[in-house]
Amino acid sequence: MSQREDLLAGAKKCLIEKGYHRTTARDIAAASGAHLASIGYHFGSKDALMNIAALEAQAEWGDMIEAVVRAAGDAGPSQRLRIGLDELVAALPRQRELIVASAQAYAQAQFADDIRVPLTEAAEEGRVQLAAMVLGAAAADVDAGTARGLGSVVHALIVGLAFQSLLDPGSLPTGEQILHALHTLAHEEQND
Amino acid sequence: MSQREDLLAGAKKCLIEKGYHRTTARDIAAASGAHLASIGYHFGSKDALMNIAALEAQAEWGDMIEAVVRAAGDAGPSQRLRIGLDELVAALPRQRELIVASAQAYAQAQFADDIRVPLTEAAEEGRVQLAAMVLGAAAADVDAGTARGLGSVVHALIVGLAFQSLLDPGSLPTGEQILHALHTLAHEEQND
DNA sequence: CCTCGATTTGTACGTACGTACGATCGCCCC
DNA sequence: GGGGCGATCGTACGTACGTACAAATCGAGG
Repeated sequence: MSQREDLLAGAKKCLIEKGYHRTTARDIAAASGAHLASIGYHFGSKDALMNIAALEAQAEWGDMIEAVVRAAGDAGPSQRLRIGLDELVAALPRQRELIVASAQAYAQAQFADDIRVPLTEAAEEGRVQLAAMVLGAAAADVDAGTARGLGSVVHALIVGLAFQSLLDPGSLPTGEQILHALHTLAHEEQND
Repeated sequence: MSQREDLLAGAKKCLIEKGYHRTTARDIAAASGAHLASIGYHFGSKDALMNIAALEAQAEWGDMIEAVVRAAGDAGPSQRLRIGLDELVAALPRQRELIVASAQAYAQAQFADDIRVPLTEAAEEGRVQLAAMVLGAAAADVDAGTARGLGSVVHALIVGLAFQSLLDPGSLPTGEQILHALHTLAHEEQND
């Protein structure tokens, strides 16, 4: 394994264990087994390395979410949303480390274009893909309004629940509770 | 205004403009007009001050959300959810600064008990209140399952949309699009 | 086997940070 | 009006940070 990859892995580890700015260049060197000075050689600066590490970790989380949702889509048609929600909620505590890293990425995105721009693009693509997967359609077939509405809602729900899982995983709702809540909201207009 | 309050205000300003760890004790002193050494006197340490500032900013955001949702609840019964969603989405870009501060709070919560514990409690109370407001009921009358389900879903939706607004406010869905997405999700089980 | 470029290593420099501490101030109460 | 106490101020100390740079090492190509 090249020292460059070691550094990236070490930076991700530190990002999760210490957070973005608590991590020092010497922490990364120690966590990766690489030499302190190789950070500058391979990435130019410690911040550049941390930004790349944060983005990669966020992308990894996105991939895991996509895999969970896609797997649920293969289930029987009548219960797939319920199953998807159950598996999604169950997956969040397991993804804790990547969610922590993603939270760091979101927080730093406001101050570093290196993070904000790619993160914005990744989020947009994620919304389109999620909308497509929920509808069981190809991403290209999803019209813009649906992508914005359905994709945003599903994406927001996942991000929001993920952050809730960071604070208090025990208070996460079950898939059934989420589904019931969605029904309540959808029918709220007519109810009263 | 006491120097203590000045420091808190300056710390919030820095939290929004520079982020948690990019903010130095000297930044806070400059932003608040207070003296560098008064941080230690009033708060013990710079981190303690920043933690309190992050929590207060997060609480302010929670109050603004509560006000928006509560105001929408006073609208006519048949359209109140739609109106609430429209106003919620419209409010997010205006709340940008507080959302940035909240993102910092979430990111730091993983590494500082001072933040995580109160933030967890605030989030839980927020979920209960949101569930109650959506149902138009008193918070005490909401049973635990509903609070967990409906409260978590509404809270997650708001948090997720808020983070989306940080990255790309222009891509936020309208209230109508959100409502349509909720219908799609609620009926997904029966649809195919 | 030698060379040359790419990488890795060792180290040291300058800096900017958080905080401690003593001096000073301002105000209230005796 | 003076003594005492909480608040403010000025400053300096120690430290740990990021990075630059020269030396050392490695590895492939001639």
